[in-house]
Amino acid sequence: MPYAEVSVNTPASGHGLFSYSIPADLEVKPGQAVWVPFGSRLIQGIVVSLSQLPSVENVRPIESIIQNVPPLPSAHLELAQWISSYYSASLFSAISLFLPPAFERKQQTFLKTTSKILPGDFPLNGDSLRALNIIRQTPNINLRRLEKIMGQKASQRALHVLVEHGLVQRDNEIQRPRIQPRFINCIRLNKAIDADTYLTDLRRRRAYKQASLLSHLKQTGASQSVATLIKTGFSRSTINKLQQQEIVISEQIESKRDPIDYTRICSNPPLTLTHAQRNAIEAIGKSLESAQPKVFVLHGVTGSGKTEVYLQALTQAIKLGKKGLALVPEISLTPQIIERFAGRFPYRVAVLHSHLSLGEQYDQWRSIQNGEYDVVIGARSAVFAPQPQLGLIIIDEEHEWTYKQQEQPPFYHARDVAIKLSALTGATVILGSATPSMETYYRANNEEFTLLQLPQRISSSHAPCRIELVDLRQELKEGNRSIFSHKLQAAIRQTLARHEQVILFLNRRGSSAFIQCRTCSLVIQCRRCHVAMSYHSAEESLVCHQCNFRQVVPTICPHCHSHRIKYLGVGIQKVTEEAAKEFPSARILRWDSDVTRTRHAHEVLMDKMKSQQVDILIGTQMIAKGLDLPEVTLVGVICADTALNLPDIRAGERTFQLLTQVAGRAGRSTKQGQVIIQTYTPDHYAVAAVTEQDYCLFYLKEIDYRRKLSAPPFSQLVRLTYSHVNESVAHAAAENLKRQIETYLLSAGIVDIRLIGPAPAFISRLRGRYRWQITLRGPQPAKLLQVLELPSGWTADVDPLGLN
DNA sequence: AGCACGCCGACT
DNA sequence: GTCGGCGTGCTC
Repeated sequence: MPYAEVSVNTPASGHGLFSYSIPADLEVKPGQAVWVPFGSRLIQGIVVSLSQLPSVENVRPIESIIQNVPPLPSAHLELAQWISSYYSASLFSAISLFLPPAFERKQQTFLKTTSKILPGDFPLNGDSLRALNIIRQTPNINLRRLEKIMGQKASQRALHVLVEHGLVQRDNEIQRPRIQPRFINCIRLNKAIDADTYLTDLRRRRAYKQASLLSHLKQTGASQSVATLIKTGFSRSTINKLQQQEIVISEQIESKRDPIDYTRICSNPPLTLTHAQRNAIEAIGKSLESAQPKVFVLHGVTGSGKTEVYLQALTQAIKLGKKGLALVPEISLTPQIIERFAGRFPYRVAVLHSHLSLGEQYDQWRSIQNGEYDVVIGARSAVFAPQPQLGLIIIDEEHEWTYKQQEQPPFYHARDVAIKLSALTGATVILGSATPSMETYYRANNEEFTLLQLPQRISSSHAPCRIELVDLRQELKEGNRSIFSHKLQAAIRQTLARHEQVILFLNRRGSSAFIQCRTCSLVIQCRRCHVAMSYHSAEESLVCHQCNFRQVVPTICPHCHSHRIKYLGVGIQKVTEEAAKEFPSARILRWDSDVTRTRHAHEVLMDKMKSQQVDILIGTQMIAKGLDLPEVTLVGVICADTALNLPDIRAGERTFQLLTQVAGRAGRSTKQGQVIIQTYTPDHYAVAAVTEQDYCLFYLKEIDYRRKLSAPPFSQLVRLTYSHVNESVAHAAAENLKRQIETYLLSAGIVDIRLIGPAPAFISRLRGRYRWQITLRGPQPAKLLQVLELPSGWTADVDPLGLN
């Protein structure tokens, strides 16, 4: 097979492959990383397949193999192709998810003047002269630097002239690797000599320091780092002397950067299992051994011992000679959870997440690839870890939205990628959650997935948690205009008096502006989309962010004709101020994204809470997750409705998940926990189901609602977004694409795809650009993207989550 | 990301 | 007619 089909690292490559011939002296297989000529430069590519015939007439040869990058396993190559086609992203962007950290390197252009002498009357314009002078002064200047100094356009123009006349020469050089293995300078005994002879010899020469170093090395046997030897008291010159006599030999030994500090980790022996846990592990064990591995949904309330099931399932996989992969939401990837895994499998656990240094990521990646770890634990992107012999994939808190990549294409969902990966590798999957996503539970109900239930909290000493609702409309009627209801105020006072801690929870998008009637609690919704309409203060109007339906703000409630209809929304700032006023002696800590930027903020917060330096913690989503704080006995939810009234089809699901999680924060110890949820809509099923602590009740109502609206999981969504600095250009582009798609649907006779919008995106302006979007809904609207190429500037998000 | 090509307006 | 700016499309 003399030709290779290569996916290349260039934005223009799209889904296409480029054919290259394989030089006789290179051994190239699918998955191999290569340097290939592309236009006037060299770029990186991955060989996807080999062929007898190239797809075009003129092919150029592969330049070289990229050293130290192992070929992609075929399952990963296939998974990348699936991601590219399912999420409608370029093949290389999908492949690069599987490549080692800091893989990407580009060719850079450097400039220097030639020896050619410029005739005195040579016509050069100002820019060219300026560029020439800069290059003369700083030979081998990077093109990027010149562009920064002169501006991109001006320098390009100037360079064109200078190169054409042979005054300036361009040199291309490949960027050196950003990260490399770390080596430590070590010495060891020369095996060719007899140490004892030299020892007596040294002593005879009264070289006692050298003798002592020699005997130290002889005792320890292994290589010793020069740095540690110096720290233990041997001097530089002693080491050098032994080296000169060739009694010891210096060598460079790689030292892997390991993010887990085992000096801090205690062993974590297996716990006794409950009946339900044992059943779960038995079922998982059977799947691990079978040729037809399953996808399990592990549905268990907070504190029901899901993590122990994960750990023992991993133990089983390891016994069978297989390895595991555990994904947890980025926010739960705390030292505590890592310690739990590392304590169970000492020195057999790798960690992968974006907060590690590049060096740590790089070393972990290579060690994983070498098969050195039984378990990889990590955030979303760890699903792409090169873990060999994969037997078990665990997705903890499967419903979490952070598993969906939102920042840049491919907009993949790690859970769905994991399920596809398991189909390709034969690995068993566990999707764990207290509040499974609708998609997942629906598939479990259809017996596509296998449901495992952990219905009870493990420790019976945990007192059951009391969850109460407060109807804010009633409070208003009684004349209480404070953001704290009478009940919540009283409960906070009592808790503070007992020297226990309070968490006040607030939805982050507190500023999400919706209009609500304070008498009958009606929220103005879009007639067509059944999502809350957003209040735009600038134009005093309501806008639907799905279909762009607009209306003026009503002054009278359309349902009960009350005049008390208005904008609602409380920010974390406001709650903090009010709490300080209401409870002046309490020590209050605000916990939002502004405070949490720093690396150890999370640990600092935990310490402050655990050592009781804080009485009231006020925060957003973040405090809902994974905090195990025994002294917190009261959780107050300021307003449950903010999440409920986001203009999103999943607002109800999101509210239920959030409130359930928040409620789980109270009563983590033997003390009685109390949760007070303030709401204007106590009758909404999502809120009511939380007080009943009944997932199934919620699921049945919600799935019914989804079915009625033909929303996921009964259909698929694709969100197309366009952004432009000029608002009317963005709007026009959206209208244009809408017409284009409608025409296509009509001509192709497709009737099962609905086009919704165009409408301004929920975040209608981002980084100075106006954003418009179109939503497609149907059984498989993503298929449309395979035949209909999107105009440039558009991005497609398949299975979008939330608002953006 | 870079380079060629071709269109169009400003000038000889 | 000619030069050069700028948008567009291609690179195996």
